[in-house]
Amino acid sequence: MSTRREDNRAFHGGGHEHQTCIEDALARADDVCRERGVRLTPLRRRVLELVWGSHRAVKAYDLLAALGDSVGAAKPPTVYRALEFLMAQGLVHRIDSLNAFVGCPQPDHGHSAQFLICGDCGEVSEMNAESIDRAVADQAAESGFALSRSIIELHGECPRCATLPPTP
Amino acid sequence: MSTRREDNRAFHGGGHEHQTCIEDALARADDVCRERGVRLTPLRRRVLELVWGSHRAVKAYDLLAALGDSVGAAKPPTVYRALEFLMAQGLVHRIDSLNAFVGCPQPDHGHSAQFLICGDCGEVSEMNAESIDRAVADQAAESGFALSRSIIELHGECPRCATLPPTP
DNA sequence: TACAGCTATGCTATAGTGTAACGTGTTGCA
DNA sequence: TGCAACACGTTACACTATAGCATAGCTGTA
Repeated sequence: MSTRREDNRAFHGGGHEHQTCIEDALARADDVCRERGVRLTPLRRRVLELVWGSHRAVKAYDLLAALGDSVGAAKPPTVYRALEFLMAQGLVHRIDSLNAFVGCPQPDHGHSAQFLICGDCGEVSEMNAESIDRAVADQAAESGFALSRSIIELHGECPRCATLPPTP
Repeated sequence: MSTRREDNRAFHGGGHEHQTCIEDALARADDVCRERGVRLTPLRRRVLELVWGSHRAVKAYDLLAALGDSVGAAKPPTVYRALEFLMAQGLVHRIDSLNAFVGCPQPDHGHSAQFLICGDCGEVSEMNAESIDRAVADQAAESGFALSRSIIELHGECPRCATLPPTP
């Protein structure tokens, strides 16, 4: 197993394009929540911004630390409650195999997703592959199992890391 | 969500048939380890027996408590090391979405498995569906992603629980 | 405005999960 | 026997998550 290419800073910006992309996504999140009659409060919005600000999965206690910097020392229940809300709205997903959270690009898509997790750079990308969904649904049905939630987390190496020379 | 049908005892025997079934499986585990030149020590064997003794996923600290009863107070590293060994040999799997462990019926099968997890009775059953493997491999390849480990955990209701009347 | 009901957040404490680091015994083998 | 590797014991601690109760703020109604 190669060593991780990036440092441990979960919140590394990502440049100007990424910033405006986040702004847009946050604006869409505002809309979605307004339509649903739920409140994307400043705290929740800030947590969402932090999660979306990283292409890596973000740990709850890293969020906690990041919030502490800006708002005063936040406590664990604060961030877990915000995450719970955001997950209920489909704005973030939990990655069970990492005990961490990633933003969801399509909050309004009532989907079951699959995640590609690079063990090298840590980037997590979401797929919505119908073929996987179908295979899973078929197999569950064949076992007489009433499926309610699929957790599909695929670990490996992303294309970018694969083309880079191995770390020494 | 309905309430759990079973109590919290992870180790509920399972009757005579199940016992002899476990004996056989342990004997096979002995063989597998001997062939591989690794040692299924009494401690590891005991942990394996406890994991296999339940159709539910078993928590590390429940194993710890169960060991404590019989061998003297075991400490967390003890059980985690045993589980690490057993996982390396493919004798148990970790269920990330439960922070728990299940026995693997086919230790010699170098497989990637899928798990059906009943949210009602807690039973976990393992599938080895080639169709799911293929769909996952295809999609990963299409993304240029080099797959190394697939985590597929399917939550829902097992056939037995579905046919029982709903708990009041 | 005053009030009631609800939601969101603050806060303390604690439960639950997992590992680092080091020491000791055990096993297998030259 | 002595060595090297492995297994296990032990302490301490880091990380992850939630229960339970208090406080603040919003929302609708009379």
